[in-house]
Amino acid sequence: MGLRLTRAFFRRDPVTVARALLGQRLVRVYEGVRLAGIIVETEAYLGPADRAAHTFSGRRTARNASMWRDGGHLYVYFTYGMHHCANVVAGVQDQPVAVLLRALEPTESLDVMRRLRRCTRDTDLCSGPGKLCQAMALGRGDDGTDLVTSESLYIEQVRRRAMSRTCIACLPRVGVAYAGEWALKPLRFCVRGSGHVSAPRP
DNA sequence: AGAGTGATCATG
DNA sequence: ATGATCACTCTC
Repeated sequence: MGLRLTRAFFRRDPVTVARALLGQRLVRVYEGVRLAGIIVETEAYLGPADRAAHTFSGRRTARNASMWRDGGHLYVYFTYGMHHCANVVAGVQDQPVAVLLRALEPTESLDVMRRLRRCTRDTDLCSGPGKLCQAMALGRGDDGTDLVTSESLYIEQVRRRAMSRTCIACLPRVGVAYAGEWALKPLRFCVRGSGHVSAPRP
């Protein structure tokens, strides 16, 4: 068991949070079992100015309501008729910025994760935002969870400082080609050398 | 490279 | 009401 990330950690700009989340441990208590993995890939979504963000131009809808909450909440949405994606809200209340959790290196209860997904290789268990949610049993019901206070969903501090810049690959975000110039900005962050990041690999 | 799948959202 | 879209994944 480790120290949990505090409110102050999340109340920062999304790029800083996206980088600082790398190497930390996402924990989910599912049916009394601890599922966990080290975060190895994130993407930052910058809010109203960011054409790729759900809150582009200040959009505020039933779906993205959680993105407007205080830093440290979870924003989970459903897409493509079958997948969920989980985001950590950054910034402060009414600053609709977030960090998409794209990949984990699974570390605890891999047997349960294999059951929740298919019987796949360990490197396929959490190597994508939809896969990660499936393996960690995250769904719309987890939307709005406060990671700072929840007993069943939180992030444990593994490292006190962000990983060194040389350990982090910065790439364009995945699946946002429609966003024009915003599609090209290097807002995707991967742990260099990790075999657990999603495709396209760095 | 294409299919699958249905909630979500902007239109009207 | 309705139709287009989609921060994806799997299989070919």
